Amino acid sequence: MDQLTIFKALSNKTRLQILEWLKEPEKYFSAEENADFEQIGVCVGQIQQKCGLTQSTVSEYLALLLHAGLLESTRIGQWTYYKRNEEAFQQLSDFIKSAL
Amino acid sequence: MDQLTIFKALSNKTRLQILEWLKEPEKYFSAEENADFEQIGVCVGQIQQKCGLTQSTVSEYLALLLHAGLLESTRIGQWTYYKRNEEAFQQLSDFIKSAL
DNA sequence: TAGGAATATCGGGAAAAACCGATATATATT
DNA sequence: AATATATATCGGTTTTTCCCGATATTCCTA
Repeated sequence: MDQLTIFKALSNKTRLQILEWLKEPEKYFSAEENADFEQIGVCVGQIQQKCGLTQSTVSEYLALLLHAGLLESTRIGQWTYYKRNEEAFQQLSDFIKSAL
Repeated sequence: MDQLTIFKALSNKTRLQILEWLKEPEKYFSAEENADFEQIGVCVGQIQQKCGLTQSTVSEYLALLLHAGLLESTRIGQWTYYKRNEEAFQQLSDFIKSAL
């Protein structure tokens, strides 16, 4: 867990927003064919639509959050699904409480 | 508490380092005349020396951490002392655990 | 195997952040 | 008042981040 990488990943309004949406996917995204939000997450296209940014930007943002360890991804067919890595948030919380 | 402001303040190696030092001032700073670390904190000059950056940069960094609510400051004579606002760290930890 | 759909990557222009040196301000001392 | 010390602020250069359009890659289907 690299704190600096994590804090940089969290230093953007859109990326914070994405994390909020992914906390309650069923609330913010419409259920689709394949979409089992709890298990596999939400695909890039659905997230992009809500962001209002271009596909390439959103793809990069998701890769960045993934690299920071805050998200997990699963590729199924031509879709990549992203969901939160709740353990990372727990660890971050604990780190701030005791070590930061 | 503005999360984005806080995360931006934490997105810098030197500023994270300063926060670590201020967690245990007696460990990292030499006691001076006026310095009651627990009560009033550490003055800018002492922090600057450990950073190895210029006075103006360190002063700006401290102002930034102050503005984010992570530090408190006290002016005594010609010195400004900075110390951690532990409540802010607690709140941030709680926020990440439950809301982020 | 050709074409389409979803996502990733690349190159770049604009905006923000990281620093710096110079200078301003505030306080203390003589 | 003049000088010295500690800190804050200002203006500017370099580096990083933001975000885009274009293109590449991967996988699916006809």
